[in-house]
Amino acid sequence: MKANVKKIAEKTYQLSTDYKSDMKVPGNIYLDDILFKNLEEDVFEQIANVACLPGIQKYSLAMPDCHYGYGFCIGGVAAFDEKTGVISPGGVGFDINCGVRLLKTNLTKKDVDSNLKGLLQEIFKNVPSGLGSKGKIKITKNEIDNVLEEGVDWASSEGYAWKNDYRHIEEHGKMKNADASLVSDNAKKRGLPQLGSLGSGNHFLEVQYVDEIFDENAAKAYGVEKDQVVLMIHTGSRGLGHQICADYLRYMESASKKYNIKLPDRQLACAPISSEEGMRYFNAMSAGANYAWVNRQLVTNWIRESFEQVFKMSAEDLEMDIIYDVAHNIAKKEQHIIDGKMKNVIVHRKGATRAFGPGHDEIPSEYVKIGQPVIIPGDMGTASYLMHGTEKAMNETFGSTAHGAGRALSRVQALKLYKGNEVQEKLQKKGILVLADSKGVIAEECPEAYKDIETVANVCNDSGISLKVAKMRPMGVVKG
DNA sequence: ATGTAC
Repeated sequence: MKANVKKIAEKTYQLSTDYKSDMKVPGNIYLDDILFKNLEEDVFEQIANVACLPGIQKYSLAMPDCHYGYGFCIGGVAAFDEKTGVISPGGVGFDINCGVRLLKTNLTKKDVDSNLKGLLQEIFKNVPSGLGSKGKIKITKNEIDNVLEEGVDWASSEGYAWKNDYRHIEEHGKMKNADASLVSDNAKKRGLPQLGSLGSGNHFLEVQYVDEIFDENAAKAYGVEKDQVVLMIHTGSRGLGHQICADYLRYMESASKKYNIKLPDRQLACAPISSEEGMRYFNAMSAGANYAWVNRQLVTNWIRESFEQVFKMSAEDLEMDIIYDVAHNIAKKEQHIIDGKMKNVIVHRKGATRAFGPGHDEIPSEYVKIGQPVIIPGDMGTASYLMHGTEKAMNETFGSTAHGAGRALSRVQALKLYKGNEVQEKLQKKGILVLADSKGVIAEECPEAYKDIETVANVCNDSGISLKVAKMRPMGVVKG
């Protein structure tokens, strides 16, 4: 056992405050014994560093899929008091509001099997993907400000969303505090041509089928049943979010000095939430988040059109509603019970999913008894999970859980060990069709490059920070 | 993740 780290509960480890000087709170990490044994020491250090920041509440947290990241680890969750705490771009990440959306259909695996290739090709044709990919809608420089400030409301007014889509999106697809004037011209210039594109790396679109139901009641509420075909969309804010993050990291470096914040790591550059600098970052980040929601909305629109083309039916008749859309790189103003009192905090979730429990007023009425849907994608050869938020998450993790399988191999390692063609053939033998913008990305993203999604889902489930509803298996994959 | 650097 590592020094100053102990197991405190089922699948829960704790870094005590004497792990490192200046820690204000302990660090809690959700892991099984094997994940714990294999976790890099650097990640413990990053969790401890975050625990040193001003105004942090209760614990510096890491989810089961945690690994090393810029400043905060990926899988890191931290809440800061709105009066005494800080906000940090490193606690959100470069891809602001990277997230996952799940769409339903009323088709079964059998209905889609014979059309799969044509369907996947149609989706691949209709949704721009790849590094530097450009969207196919033309918007003006003035219009981008509306995208940034109105989010999915903009997409609705332009005819890219159904009337009720917004109800099944976190924040209804719109951070109201977003301020486009705080986003640099350079960020807008990068974002303008890319709106409505998948991007590359771990971003993907998947045609999946529901393989197993764990909770019939929750599955029914979410509109999910065995053998049903669903669509998973994983993308974020593209070059625009990346540029906002880069711009504000530089800005925050001087702010940290101005406010005399002692940083254990320069990558944790931050500013008081109550300061001009902190507020500006929050409002710019929110604009980036809105762009990402519009991006997933446009992709949704083209997936619906692709299904219409292939199945010669309207997307309405195919019941292609949004099950839910989660952000997994974001900071939010939320209220949580701390020391028995309701408190206003800023929750940073960096590679972590909100997992609000039953009864929370931000959950749509048809899901409120179950808890918020949580979407956890795995690797392209294995499975993904639909889970639900819990009261335990509210009490222990500020209503947060894992966001994915987490990488086991770096991109460079995966490229050395695997060939895109071979990975594609091997998946095809398993009945999984893969279309990609480049062969390299298939090798980088091969199943072996990821940790076991079953382990991650089980740690979430067994620790109780989210509970399994359904397991989905991939049928067709589009990679950037 | 990302016009894989300013």
